[in-house]
Amino acid sequence: MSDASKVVTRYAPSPTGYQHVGGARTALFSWLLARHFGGTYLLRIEDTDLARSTEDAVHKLVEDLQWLGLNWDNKELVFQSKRLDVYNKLIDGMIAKGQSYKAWETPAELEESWKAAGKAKRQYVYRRTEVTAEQVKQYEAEGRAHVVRFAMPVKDYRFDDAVVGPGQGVAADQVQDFVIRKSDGMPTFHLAVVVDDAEMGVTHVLRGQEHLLNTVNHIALQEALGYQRPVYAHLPVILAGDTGAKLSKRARDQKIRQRAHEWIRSAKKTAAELAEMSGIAADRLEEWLTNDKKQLDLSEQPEVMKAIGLREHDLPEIMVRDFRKNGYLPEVLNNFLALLGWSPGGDRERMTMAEMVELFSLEGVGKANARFNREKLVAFNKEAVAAATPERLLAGFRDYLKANPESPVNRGDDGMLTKLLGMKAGFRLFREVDEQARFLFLRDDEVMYEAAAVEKVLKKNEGEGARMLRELKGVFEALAEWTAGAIEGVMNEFAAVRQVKLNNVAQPLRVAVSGGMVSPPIFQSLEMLGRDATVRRMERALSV
RNA sequence: GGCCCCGUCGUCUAGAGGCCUAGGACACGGCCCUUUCAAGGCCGCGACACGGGUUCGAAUCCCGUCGGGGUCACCA
Repeated sequence: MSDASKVVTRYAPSPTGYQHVGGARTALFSWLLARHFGGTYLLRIEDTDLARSTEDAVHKLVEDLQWLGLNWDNKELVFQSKRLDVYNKLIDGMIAKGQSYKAWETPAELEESWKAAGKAKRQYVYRRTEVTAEQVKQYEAEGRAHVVRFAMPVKDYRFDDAVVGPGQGVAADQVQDFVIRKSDGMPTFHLAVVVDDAEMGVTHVLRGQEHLLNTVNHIALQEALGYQRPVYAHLPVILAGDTGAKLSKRARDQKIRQRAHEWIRSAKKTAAELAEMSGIAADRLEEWLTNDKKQLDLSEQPEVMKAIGLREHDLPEIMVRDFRKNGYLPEVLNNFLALLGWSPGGDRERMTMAEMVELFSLEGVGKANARFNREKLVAFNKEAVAAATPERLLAGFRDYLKANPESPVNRGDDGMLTKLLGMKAGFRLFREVDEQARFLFLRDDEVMYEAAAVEKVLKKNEGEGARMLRELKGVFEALAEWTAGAIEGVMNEFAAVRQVKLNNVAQPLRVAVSGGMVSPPIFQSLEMLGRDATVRRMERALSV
């Protein structure tokens, strides 16, 4: 604070749920800028919207930001809702000076004049209406609510944006008096950001481009309150990779609905049947199906997904939490997010956090909106995971499992997980390792046999697969040592003698022990499973 | 619709008048390898939105057209 040249940035989310990737990138850039210049990065919670803010959301937000490693420098989180006295004092001061005033229009009245302007093909601009002292007395007597508006000095407002460019803003005929205190007594975002940024000594404000024009309100307020103007940098928007539309929190729900409709059509089912299968009241499900404004609860989504055969990975990741649950490394997400709108120049792409800190600059931030390309993120993750030390990998996998407590792989000890990670070398997401390896951690009777796998691999060709299993069982029981190498040797020999491809032996075995057609490399899997379990599952498969 | 911003391969981008017959990454196609899924190796396809200027010379500067986005709240 004493050093005026120090960079101070901040990320100021409003707590409405898990952290969105768009916000995460804003946080990342703010963090990178501060760290690059050895400055300070702060986190502030903008909870002035009483209706939407929840304490639970604050926890989720904080958890996601911590997961990304974007540590903030303020020991205590700043909550705007706890700073009402500060804002009110300033607001009252501005009222006394005539810079702000109480406005008494009801929402209905405002809407009416807004509509009238629309009809007259005129842009709606709020104009201060003269109210006599008598009228005010009457309003107060009838308990009418009021807001406080800022009396915006009418003039052109221009500012230089570090990303968008110089000369941004609006002309005088577009400015209007905006609300700074709502009728519930809370300050609006406009007032609160300006005050807090000034008091926290914020020097660089990074935010999404949707805030570009709000900046003129903020500048006017800064001028009225005698604050310094920070450097503004408005970041381009991140769009959905598939549709090119805005990345919205509803995208996952929409995807589930779309697939539910497809499922009903192709499986010749009804909505009622789907409701029954997923344990949701029929009328509620029906409403969700036909009204895309409705969303399923987080607890209902997995049930419907299970019923229609939709997997977690089929849904677009929108929240930081989604990425964690699908098994991406946080440093990879950061790297990828950084490249959405920023480039260090040249061919440089893969960077550690430290390298990004070193290379980051606002000059490298582009102006054009960017689409979120999940395939590239997956490829980045694959590379990072292939290059990671066993320790980093294990920690990452443990973190993934923590986010997926229902996975039976949680039962494994560190030694087993490390071994498993080694077996699956070349994997892209932890989720793949988890889903393919679950059978190794199940009890024999928990293994579910996929109908398609049984049909294709065991029953086809007059039960050739099953016959292989029967014969192989004896070979396994007689095997001297139970190691991957020994199993491989004996199976190759077995296939050679019978003049069949190894695949014809390996696949039935895979189905027998895992229930499905994909697994980690089979020899090592069997070694980990153990001879007893392997033989038991072969017997069980044969009896089913 | 008004105002504002943006526009290089399918996608993210490099490019700040000659280094560009436009570079990289991901995706995609082909071949090889392979016990499943992956992974890996080699080769390949692929863009300066369009039209006018300025200039000896333009992806880079100017104008227009078209396309995309943002914003017009007592939400942030």
